[in-house]
Formats: sequence, structure tokens, C-alpha cells
Amino acid sequence: MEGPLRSYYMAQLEKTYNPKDFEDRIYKMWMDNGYFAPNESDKQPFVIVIPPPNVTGVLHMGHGLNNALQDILIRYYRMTGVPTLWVPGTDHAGIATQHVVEKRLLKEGKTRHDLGRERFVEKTWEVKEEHHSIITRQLQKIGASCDWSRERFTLDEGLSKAVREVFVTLYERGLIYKGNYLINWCPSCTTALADDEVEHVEQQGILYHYYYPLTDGSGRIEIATTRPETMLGDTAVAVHPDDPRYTSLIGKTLELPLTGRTIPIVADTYVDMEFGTGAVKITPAHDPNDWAISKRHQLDVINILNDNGTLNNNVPERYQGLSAQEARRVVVEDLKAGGYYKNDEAHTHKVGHCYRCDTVIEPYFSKQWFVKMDTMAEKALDAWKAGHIRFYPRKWENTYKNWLEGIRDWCISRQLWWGHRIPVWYCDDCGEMMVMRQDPSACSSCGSSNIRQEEDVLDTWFSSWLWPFSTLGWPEKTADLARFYPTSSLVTGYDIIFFWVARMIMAGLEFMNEVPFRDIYMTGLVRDKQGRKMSKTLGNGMDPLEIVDEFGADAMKFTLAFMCAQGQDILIDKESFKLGSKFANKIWNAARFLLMNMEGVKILPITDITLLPIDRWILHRLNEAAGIMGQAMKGYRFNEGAQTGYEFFWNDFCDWYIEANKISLYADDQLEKQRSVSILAFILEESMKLLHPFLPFITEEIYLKLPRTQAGPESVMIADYPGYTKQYEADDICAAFSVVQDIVRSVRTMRSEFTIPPEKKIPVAVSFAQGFVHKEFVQEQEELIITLTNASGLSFNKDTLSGSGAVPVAGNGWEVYIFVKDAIDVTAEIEKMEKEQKKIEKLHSVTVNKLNNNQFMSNAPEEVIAKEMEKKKEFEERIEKLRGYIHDLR
RNA sequence: GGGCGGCUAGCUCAGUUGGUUAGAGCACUUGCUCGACACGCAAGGGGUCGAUGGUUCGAAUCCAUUGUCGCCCA
Repeated sequence: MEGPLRSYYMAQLEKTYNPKDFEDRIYKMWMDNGYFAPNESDKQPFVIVIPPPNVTGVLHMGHGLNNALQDILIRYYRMTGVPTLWVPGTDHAGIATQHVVEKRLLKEGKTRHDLGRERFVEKTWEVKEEHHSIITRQLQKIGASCDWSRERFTLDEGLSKAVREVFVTLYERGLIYKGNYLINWCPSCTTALADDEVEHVEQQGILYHYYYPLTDGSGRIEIATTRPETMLGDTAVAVHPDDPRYTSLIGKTLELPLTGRTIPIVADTYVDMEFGTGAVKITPAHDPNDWAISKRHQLDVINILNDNGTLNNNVPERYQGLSAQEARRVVVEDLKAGGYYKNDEAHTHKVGHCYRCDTVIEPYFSKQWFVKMDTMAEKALDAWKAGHIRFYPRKWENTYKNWLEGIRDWCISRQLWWGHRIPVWYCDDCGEMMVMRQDPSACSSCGSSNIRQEEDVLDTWFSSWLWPFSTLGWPEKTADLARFYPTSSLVTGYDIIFFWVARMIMAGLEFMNEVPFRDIYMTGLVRDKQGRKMSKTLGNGMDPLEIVDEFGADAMKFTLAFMCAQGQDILIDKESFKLGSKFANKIWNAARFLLMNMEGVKILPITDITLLPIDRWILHRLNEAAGIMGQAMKGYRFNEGAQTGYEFFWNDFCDWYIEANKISLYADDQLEKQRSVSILAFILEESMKLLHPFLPFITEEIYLKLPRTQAGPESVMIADYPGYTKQYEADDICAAFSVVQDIVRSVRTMRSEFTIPPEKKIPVAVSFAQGFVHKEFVQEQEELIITLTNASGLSFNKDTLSGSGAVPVAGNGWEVYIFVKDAIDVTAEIEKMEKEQKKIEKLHSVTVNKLNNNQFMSNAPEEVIAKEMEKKKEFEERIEKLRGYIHDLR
């Protein structure tokens, strides 16, 4: 893999940065070379499993962000030399996918029932295959460096086996049960949903008031409800035991209007005396709270709904077959006609909606399969308490903890056709129920072949929660499983902590006895500039491919990383991506410029180069950037990493180092040019490595064309990542160089203020305070300062410029003068200096106050005191100089 | 009702354990087609860090109260 040291250079870059020219080609090159697979080293691997996107979905910007961050981590760790694995895959998304297929059928005027289960599932597989390539192509377009040879699908053979093993094992452990319970029913999807699949949305509704008469004729009770039609299923009215209005009525019975039934009045502390009339109608089959009350009081449970949401034959014939909406109207009419009605009022309340299709959820009493969660939740909580998992940012640990502490059993059966069919068989002859790892051909009890499988399938999350180990081969004991489990990090959105993250931890502990990942990085949500969630209905969504098409994959990835602060949602619009695209353009042009200068030059290996102070400065800065980058990556501070790379490349490398080296590049001295070009090549090469995780394509394209200044592989993506090394530390030079920068900036500022044309050369002089430590260094940079300030000459004796027209600037330990002759407006100049003087006097007095404060002197750390004393001295010197300048001008 | 988070330059946001003269990108102003880049170069203006009170020698940073916007759970 070690390529030859290419020292002669021929290649050229196109004049403009055009990512389309090379992104696809480079991705293919990476694939062809197998760079995405983990290396064979026996170091501790770095592993991520992708949050599987919905196979029939399309990637949105949330995926863009999520996968950009995973790719950054993966590429960084890969370059540190550890075996690195990113497992890709997709999710069969039961409800969503079934919807997609049903929609297609509807266009042909058909329903799934016309096809029958078997043909419908076949058809769904076809749709899955079609869509699958869209998703993978999208991931490849954005540069995801996942190992496609290990790609998985939640419904593939291996994962189905895992699902089945888990179902049967949990059943054997007594953690799966079937029963009649109140669940969330989506009448449109005609399936049950888990509690956390219901979204509660605040809605404007109506609160209806009406009366139930006491059967003993002694009066009536007023009740209030937002869903009057459910009264047909009422089996009690509840009041608070301490409510003086009702204490005498507890135990009496009521006549339930329209039904002819009689229902009791019960006392329960759940009732809120303040709300409505303090009397609550109880409909156990259609309200979760009522369900809980009914259990405490052994009330009847009357289900009044069919699975399509219409009223069933448990209600009077008049209402049978009506939808809930229609029934509401009729019931209210009938209550009015019967004289039971009081009034209604506007009322806002939260209404549950299906998270997939947004239909209003009906609490529904039916037979479903559940997972008993308490013991698993406790283990998941303990793992967190023991520090085996860590959230970034930490605040999500509260959410995790709260959810697990209030855990409820998980409804896992879905009345769908697309998914893992529940591995349970019933014998029609003897009634035996079999929960089997292998499909049975006969009843295990009576031997009858008259058996049938459970119709329901499992919740999609029931396969996703196994993802970190099922993708690695479990339940088989594969080499991958041994080598890569547990994984290292999980990168996902906070909206699926409950659905997925917490459940994966439970499954990992239950079946692998180990948490599935150490670190959990929660990304923010991608929103538009108004802070609104991106959604199809709002039409404010952004297609990552469109962004890639317009700005390039690198621009997208870099921008997202740059803007991605931990714990914050990301507000972006299309314009935002200019940030990344401008940066990529800058990189491109800097590289192009350097490559042009390398033409025909024999590049020296870095080890053979004599370093000048400025070279040691840029190496120091590069080294510093590499150090910060490493820390940022370890702490998942992507924005810090991106900004560090940005500032190093643009500010230090381009604005100062390359500019400074133009002296050598344009010099007649060929040896100096060779020296300069060689070290520029080295810094550029290292920069490409430094930036590669954030801008993989452009850095590779440039790296491939660069001459090598050191041994290394052909591809930057498997090169050694720059790490912090003592060897390049040069704090003294760095401090000295910043003086040079300050001097240059001061001169430029003055040039700008006096509107001296850039091309006009002017005399500049610099003087130093007695014993100024960087004096010699600055003097050695004479030529550089002249070049960067476009001076006609640089004198280190201010007297050469004294007299009229010399304008000074006071620095810390130095003064710089430019000679501007008649350009000065004396009054304005004095005013400016007085302003400056005032500002510094203010700072000075703050510092003096601190130093005169005994408390400060005895409490503050020594270095802080030293710093303040240093500041005091600096301020005093500068005030003194400014006084002098003002005096001279007058 | 319980919990969490935001409030810092015109806009979008950084600011690790309290100690800089509070930063970036965009936008804005001024001057630049100088032999990589106008997706550019150079320079500049702009913030009493939501409010009040407290802790501290010292607070954007810690504590309390409060305002406002948003999210999650009941």
C-alpha cells in the first residue's frame, strides 16, 4: 500500500473548482480499492452501525447531517490506523412501506385484499428492491464511507432469524405475553401502535356538558367530555372521594341515556375536582385513564368500535356502523332530544395522532402481543448508572432516565402484512398455542396438521432494537460479532431515544450481556431559518442531493459540521451551504497555485529541508490545529473541528504563510524556491489529511495529484492522521511571529485609513522598547514586513522618519511609523488618538484597581496576577506613547 | 401538571472546568481586476451577553427569582 515517493510533479488542476468532475470518480476509486473495509490491525476497532433509513423513503437533510457526522468520525478514526467499520443498512419500515405499496395499488383501483397476503408481500419486496438502490446511491453521493459488503436489511434472512430467536427467547423467559388491553389504534393504518408512536397535538375542540339521571330519581349528575359518542361505552361515572358535592352519591347508580343501561358512581382519587364538573364518565375500552380506573373498581369493559373506527354492535342499533364523527353528531342530537343536554364550550386539548399518517388515534380494546419491560429497563438504567454508556450532550441522560423509570409494556403486534410474522401457531383442533424457532408442520400437542400461524406481524422497532448485533451476524457466533461488538458510537437524532436508543441498550444487555455502544451522540434537528421542522406539508424540506448537485458533497458535509453545535438544532437554508462551497473553492485555488509553482521542481523530503522561523511557525500552527482536532473528535465537537481546520487553512496557511512564501517563489534563487515549494507541499499534504474527514472528495483529489514529501499510501483516506507532536512545538516563535503580524496589520490599517493606494510604496519604521524580547526576530523579518505592507523601505530607527507626516502606532513593546506626508488630517488624527488613549486609560484603571485590591492579590492565582501586572505595564507604556504622539502632532 | 433547552453583533450561531480588550459565518461600510482564488484580497463599523437580585477579589459563564420562545413527557 505504500506508494513510491513521487518527487517530480506534472499534474495541474482545472481553473475552477467543480466537484462534479471528480466526486463520483473518487468514490468509485475508494470502493474499487476496498478502502471502506476495516483493516487487519489488532488494535481496538472503531465501529458505528448506521441508523437504518426507511428503505422506501428518501434521504432528507436530517439524514444528510446524521451521515455526514458519522462519516467524519469514521474517516477520522480510520486515519488514526485503528480497524474501522461503518455498517450500512436499511429498515423495512412496516407501516410506511405498506402505505407506499397500497397507494400504488389504489391507483389501479385495488386494495391489498384484492391481491391477498402472499402476492401483496411479493409486490412489496419488488418495491423495496427498487427503492433500495435509491437510498444507497444517495448515501454514496454524499460520500458515506460505509462498508457496503456488510450491508444489511431488517427483513433479510439473517436479521429475521435474529428477530425470531429473540421473540421465542423472550417468550420462554416469560417476557412476552398476549392479552386484551387498551392500545392505540390507527383507524387509517388499521393497526395497533406503541405508546410512543402516538403524537399528541394540541387542538381546538368542544367540551360537551350533559346529564346522567340518578336511577332513584333523586336528581342528576352533570358530566363534561370532549368525546360524547364514547358515552355509549360508559360503564361508570367517577368522582373524587373528597368532593363534598358528590360524597352522598357514591355507591348510587345512574341511568345511562340512549342505552337503557345502569352504571355505578365510583370514587377515585384520580379525578380532578377542578376540571369540568368534577364528575368523569368512565369508558374503559376507549380511554387509557378510564381503563386504569376500571381495573381498580372491577368495572365492565365495553368495546364499541370496529377495527375501521366505526361503531360495532355493542351499541344500540341506531348507532351501529356510524363513524366516530357521525356518531358524535347523532348522539348529541339524541341527548338534546331526550332533555339530557346542557351546553357546550370551546376547549383546547391534546389529541393523539398517528406518527406515520397523522390520523386521530382511537384508544381501542383488543388482543395484542406485549413485551414486559420492567426488568430490561432496570438493567438499562443500571448500565447508565455504572457509566457504561454516555450521552453527548449529557442532558439527554435525563430523558433516558425518566423514560426508563416510567417504562410501560411495549405493544409489539401490528395488524399489517409487511414485516416479521409473529412465530406463533394455533391448533384449530386442540387449541394449543406454539411459539416456535422452526415452522411447525403439525400441532406439538395433538399432532393435528390443522394449524395456522398468527396473522399479526411485529413492530419494525422489534427488529431495529437488535441492529447493533444482528447486523454482525447474531444469533450465529460470527467473527464479526466477536471482533466488532460492542460498537463504539451511535449517532442519531434525539427524537428516537425511546423508539430506538433505549431499546437497543435493553436488547444488547438482554442478549449480549453488554451495552451495544459506549457513546451516544444526539444530533440536533435540521430546521429552516424560521426554526420550523422541515416537513413535506410545509414544503420547506431540503433534498441533500440537490445541495450536493449545486454545491458539492464536500460543501454540504463541511457546512453541516461547521454549524453543528452540540445540543443545538441546526437552522439552515440553501444559502448556508455557500460557507462550505467557498471554503472548498479556497482550498482548490490554494492547491492550484501551489501545484503551478511545483511544476518542474524536484520536491525535497521534509526531513531534508532547512526550516526558517516562519516554517517553524506554520508547523507549530498545524501541530496545534491537529491537537485541537483530536480533542474535538474525541469529544464529538464537530463544529470545533471544522472551525479549527477552516481557520488554520484559510487564515494561517493561505493568508500568511503562502503570501509570505511568495517572496521565495518569485525569487531568482532556485535553491530557495525549491526549499520553499517543498515545505509548502508538505504543509498542503498535511492539510489535506487534516481536512479529509470534513471534505473527503476535494482533499483526495488534491492529494492524488500532489508530490509526496514523505512515505505514505496512495490515498489520503488511509493516510496517517496528523497528531500533536512535541517536535513541532515553537511557542517562542509563535509569539514573535504574532508581533510581526501586528506590525503588518497596523501598517495596513493606517494605509487604509489614509486611503493610500495599495500599489503606492511608503516608508515604514519600527522601534522597540528597551530589552524587547522579540526585537531580533522582527528585525530578521525585514523583507517579509516590507512585502506584506508594500513598504518602500523598513528602518529600525524611527528618527529616519521623524518630522512632519510620520504617523505612529503603539504596540506592546514596539512602535511602528509610516510616512504619509500631507495626507494627515491633524485634528482627526489627534481625535482618534485621544479616543484610543481614553479606551486604554479605562482598561488601565480596571487593572490598577484589581492590583490594589488585597483580596484579589491574596485570592487570585499567581498567573492571573502576573498577567494583570503585565497588562498594567503595557497599558502605561501605550498611554505614555500616545501622549507623546498627540504632543508631537500639536 | 412534571422535565429539558434557547435567549450573546442586523441575521444564524460559537464561547470546555468562572480570570481575553466577548468570537465566527453571513450581511453592512471603505479601498482593491497586485502574476491561486471577486466563491477573492486588505481594512472597518456594530454587542452594558433577556431582566432582577445574589455568591465571588473577579460572572456571558455559578445560584435564586422572573420574562419570553420552543421541545419532550403526563
